[in-house]
Amino acid sequence: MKMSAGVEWAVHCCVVLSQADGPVPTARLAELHGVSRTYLAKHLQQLSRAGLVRSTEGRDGGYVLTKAAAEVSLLEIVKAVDGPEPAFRCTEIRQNGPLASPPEACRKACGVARAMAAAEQAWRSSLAGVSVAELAAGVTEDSGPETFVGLREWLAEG
Amino acid sequence: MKMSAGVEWAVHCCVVLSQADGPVPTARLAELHGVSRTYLAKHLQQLSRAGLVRSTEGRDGGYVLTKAAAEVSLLEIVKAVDGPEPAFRCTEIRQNGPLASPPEACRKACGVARAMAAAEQAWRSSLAGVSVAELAAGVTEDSGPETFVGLREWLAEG
DNA sequence: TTAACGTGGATAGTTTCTATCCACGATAGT
DNA sequence: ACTATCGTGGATAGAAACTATCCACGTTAA
Repeated sequence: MKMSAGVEWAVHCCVVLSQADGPVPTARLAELHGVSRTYLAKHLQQLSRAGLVRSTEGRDGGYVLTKAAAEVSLLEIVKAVDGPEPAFRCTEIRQNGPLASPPEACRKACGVARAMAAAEQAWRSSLAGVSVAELAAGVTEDSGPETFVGLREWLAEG
Repeated sequence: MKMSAGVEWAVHCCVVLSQADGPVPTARLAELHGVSRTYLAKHLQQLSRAGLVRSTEGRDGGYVLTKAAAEVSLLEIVKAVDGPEPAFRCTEIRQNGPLASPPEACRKACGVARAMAAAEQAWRSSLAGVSVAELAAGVTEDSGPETFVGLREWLAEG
């Protein structure tokens, strides 16, 4: 069970966007993170379609966060890039074979599916409790307050 | 992000094994659940390697649970079949690009990785809290107490 | 007019998942 | 001994998803 690597890129991009003064183009984000420009573009488009970022086309365009960083949760980014489908997909195998449960006994989800859904809900709740603002604060703590100052300068240089 | 479909098969097999009186062969489990016999065999081997089930080779052989059903958690089955690796893999992109964090600032996992790890831990804790015995009890509740009686009869018929 | 920039489609390589088959050794009954 | 049953591991192959690239197009500001 693994998550798309694009999620990591997208999250870091959101943290950067939370510190930017204006639109940041794909090429800048890709160079900053040392990742493929064309592929990152796909992930940013996913964020855009999900409404997490707003794009400005044309010259001096780029991406900005749609909401305040404190209002953007990790869960939203994960869902936007990795998809909203649950990891566990019940195929109702209890309705297969010679001892199949009759359909009328299967109105409720089966116990296995319920347990899996509860676990995924716990996972989502945890992700929902972390905002881009908190992640940005973590960077400041780990790498020092000058980190984002340097970032803003580098973004302005472009 | 999705889990192997084999997890569902393996969990249902464990529930069945918790109700069996003796070793149950792969062919029987596959027929019961209406799934591929040869592919299910692979998943049962994963359970075997993980120590969750014990195999008996030769005639009248098959699989039995190694531990009491109450001692086997959903998490163990998921880890055995789907692998123990975390879904989120940090590639340390903070160490990439022109503004890379210096290695000495990266002794701790980055904030993104920490948040993802916490969410996965919540997921694992939830799965660890569910046992095969509880899942079996759920079946009895949903489908009635005669369900497993019929199952044992069908297994004995073979 | 031009250069910068996001968008969507087409395409292809790589990996993982799903599935099957077979040779092999082990076991219990005949 | 012989045979049918049964798990094991390897080899193999098709399907699906992930990763990545390129291009044509429309938009925008200088």
